[in-house]
Amino acid sequence: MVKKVETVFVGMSGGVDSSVTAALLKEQGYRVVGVYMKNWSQDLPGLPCPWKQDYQDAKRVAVQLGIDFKMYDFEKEYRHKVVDYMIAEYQAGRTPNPDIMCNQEVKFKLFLDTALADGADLIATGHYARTVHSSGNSKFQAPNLVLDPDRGSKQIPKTNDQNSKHAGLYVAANAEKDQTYFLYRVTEQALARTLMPIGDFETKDEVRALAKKLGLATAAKKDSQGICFVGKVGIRDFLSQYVTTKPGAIKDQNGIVIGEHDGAIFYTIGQRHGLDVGGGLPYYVIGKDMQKNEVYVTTDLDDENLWKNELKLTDVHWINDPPEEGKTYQVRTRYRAPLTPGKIKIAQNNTHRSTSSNREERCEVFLEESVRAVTPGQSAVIYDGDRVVGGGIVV
RNA sequence: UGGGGCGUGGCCAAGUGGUAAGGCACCAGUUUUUGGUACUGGCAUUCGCAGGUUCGAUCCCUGCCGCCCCAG
Repeated sequence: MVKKVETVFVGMSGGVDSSVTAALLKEQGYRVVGVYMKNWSQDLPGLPCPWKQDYQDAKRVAVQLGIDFKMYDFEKEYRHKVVDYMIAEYQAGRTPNPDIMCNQEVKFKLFLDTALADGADLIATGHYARTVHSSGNSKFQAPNLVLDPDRGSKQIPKTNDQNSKHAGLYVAANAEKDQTYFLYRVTEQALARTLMPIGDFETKDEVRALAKKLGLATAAKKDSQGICFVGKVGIRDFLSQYVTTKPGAIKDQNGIVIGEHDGAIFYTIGQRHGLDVGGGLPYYVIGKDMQKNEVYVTTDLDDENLWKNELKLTDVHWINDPPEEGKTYQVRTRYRAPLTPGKIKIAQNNTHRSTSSNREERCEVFLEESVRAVTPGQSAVIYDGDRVVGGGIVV
């Protein structure tokens, strides 16, 4: 029996990680097609958009590897699904996480669908995370899969639907670089089609070393950071392009006006800098009122508004089964924040719900310890050991 | 205008005759696929102004300017 050579479309950003991803999959015998997703190309004041450079770097690597290469233009959808969402959220007084939305809507929906329609069997990205498939196609297995008896067979949910594959999302071997926080909204169906070989690397140095060994053009390229399209411009300058702001009062914990800000939209809970108010102890933002255009701050690091152990989530998304009531999970309320143990209570919703969509559904999280600066608009991601259960948007 | 106090970088604030602590803010860098946090570094040739005493003054003296408090 001849095994069919599977075709995998690799999202290549022009960085090291996705370059190595493509190289590894080629080495493993896949037919690899590199794809550069053009999500944003507009220059912003002070900073030209680096998309051409990134595209060329990706292309260069593709040529080196001898793989096909193409570009998908998602600018319109990206603008609509990610940028507009982000701006609207900020205007509503929340602090959104555009990269989570980018993964949900663009990389693991639009890109996936486009690739599948374009001849792909699978897609791959350079994320620091691991997918585990039930189909047996995957060469990547979660290390603790067999070691943790508690999880047992629950790990890969059973179903009657023979056509849909099943998959789980697991944290990267390199816990420091783990990016599952940005991926919790990806669907199981998408994960079942996704490979993330970089998730098996224990250090970034190993990734770079491999890139260097393979002679990839991107081996020494500096890590990118910041919102992909905003780059180094900064959220402040970016937002200013789209919304008009007015100065307003900054009030301390006693209600005293201690300064003036240039737009409440620019501030987020827990923020310290940018207030331009000095005089003794540092001030931290504990809240804001978009209606009044006021920002509230405190010098008290123990201020009750800065620490929360109960949070409500909306727009929840569970990759596999919803969390079990009464069970203790680990919760992360912001990227790279420490995990905090807690229990999840799913809110009863009267409205009908198909199993595939959990939007509108809410839940409550009860943490064993208070965490700092829980912020509306940010996500709380729930883990069961190494497995990502899902999460929701903080209300 | 009587009495007392004070005026040190954007803010708070030590110093008090030997050549300007510290904190906040700000700036830069590090960390980071959000925002933020955190970490590291930078940041007053100058102490309200003008004179004087002194080898030497932010610190002593005089005058002026400004502020605050009490008294009235």
